[in-house]
Amino acid sequence: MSNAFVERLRGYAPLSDADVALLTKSCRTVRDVPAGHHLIREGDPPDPVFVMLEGWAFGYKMLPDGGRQILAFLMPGDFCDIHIEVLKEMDHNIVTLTEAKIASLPRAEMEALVDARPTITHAFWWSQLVNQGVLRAWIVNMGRRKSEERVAHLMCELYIRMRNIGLASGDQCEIPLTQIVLADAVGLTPVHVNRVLKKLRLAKVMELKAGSLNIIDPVKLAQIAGFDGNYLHGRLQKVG
Amino acid sequence: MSNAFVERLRGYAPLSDADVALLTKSCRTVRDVPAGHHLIREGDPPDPVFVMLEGWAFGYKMLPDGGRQILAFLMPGDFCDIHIEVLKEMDHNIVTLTEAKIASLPRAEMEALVDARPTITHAFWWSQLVNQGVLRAWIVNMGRRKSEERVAHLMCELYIRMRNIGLASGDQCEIPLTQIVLADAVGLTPVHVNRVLKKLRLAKVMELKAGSLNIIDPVKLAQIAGFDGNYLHGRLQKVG
DNA sequence: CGGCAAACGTAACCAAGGTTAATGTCATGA
DNA sequence: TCATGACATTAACCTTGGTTACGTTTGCCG
Repeated sequence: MSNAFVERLRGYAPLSDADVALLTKSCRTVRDVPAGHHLIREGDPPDPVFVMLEGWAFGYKMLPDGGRQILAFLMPGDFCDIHIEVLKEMDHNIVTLTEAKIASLPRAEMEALVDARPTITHAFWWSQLVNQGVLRAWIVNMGRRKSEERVAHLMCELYIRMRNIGLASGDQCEIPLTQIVLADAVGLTPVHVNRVLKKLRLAKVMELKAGSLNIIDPVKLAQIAGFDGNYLHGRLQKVG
Repeated sequence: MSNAFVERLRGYAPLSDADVALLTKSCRTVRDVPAGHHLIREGDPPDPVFVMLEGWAFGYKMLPDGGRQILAFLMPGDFCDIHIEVLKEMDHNIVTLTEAKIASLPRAEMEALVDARPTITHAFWWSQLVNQGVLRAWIVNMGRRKSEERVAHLMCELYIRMRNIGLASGDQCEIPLTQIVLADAVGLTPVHVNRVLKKLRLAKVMELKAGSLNIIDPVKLAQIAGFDGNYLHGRLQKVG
């Protein structure tokens, strides 16, 4: 199986064989880490660039009152920000959600790649834009949608992202979120997330059970969510 | 008075005189536009890079049900994303909030600058990071804070940003938001924003009246907001 | 000056979602 | 086997913030 990171970038720009070779070589340092392992903690000096090769992670921020807000989910091919070398310290945490295979690219090497390889740079820009698009979509989600729509929208996003990297088959895919994690992502309480999931299940729209998402009625799901996947800029953007 | 855009970038990286001259020259095309003028509409092909020299603007997204979610406020020195040339079309709108002076830099010229001038590129990266930090802060705000905290937090952000560009004197500054706009930024209704503002006013924390913010008790305001301005990476980051 | 449009201010009522807490399920490991 | 702990489920109750509706203020333009 080939490198999820390289594959992702190939989807964003027409990398040459030389580009691919360079990127692949940069991923030589790979670790297996268990679920719940922190890759980055708030306050850390930013060091290598972490790349998800297998498994999921998420970025989050804690509030003084103990609340947690999840800011992004990372799935295979996703990576931490490349440009943070300008920062003195990280302003959020990143932790694995499942067992994961993580490559660490030395920041200097990353810089060198960007300087030497315009096509690679282009691919990074593109991925940067997609990430910003996701952040904006989350703001819209939290600001203007109600619970059911919010959960539905996040499920659409995650499903499409999984499908774009070839990890969804049919209307089903592995989405390893507990209701607690889901709640911290959509800005609700776990109790209410449970209510929402029940409602979606009874309405025969979707089921999320044991880390597995099953979309029963894709059209209805996208309708509820008001989902338009353009911001993900994948090959296959629309549900239904 | 010098160019707000160039000043901003100077704050992010040590630009040489030559860099400054190039950037200044790029801003030769300047327009005066009235309040409520759209710079960018969803669906437009992305063309020049818009730079705010004077006045405010904001980016937003409409929902099918007519709801509007504001995604960002642009103040002098801020600019639209540089890298969107990879996109086929814009995925959100940008409109002026006040009369404004706007420079339009041809995208090709921007590219050339980035290719030729590493320090300028560095400054753009930094500003990109700040923008992402702001987006993340908004997600936290909407997901995990209640109305009073939300409004307080946004006011802190805007005040500090204004102070960073020298447009706040003492505990006062011009923040040209109507309650409707504010509501669409924090994900509340105008009616409730009004309640919140009243409460903050009666508690002698802050007043927002006729486009002017007056912070009466900066420490209390920052406390309510749970504000930590690190993500803005300005020189003067903390209130109180 | 008068009339109009925007924005602000308030009140009464209501619903979405938070809180608390009890119970169920299931995998793990001693 | 039983204890443990994490997660899911559900119910009763309550709070925050949304809805609707209307009055007031302000600034602008004929």
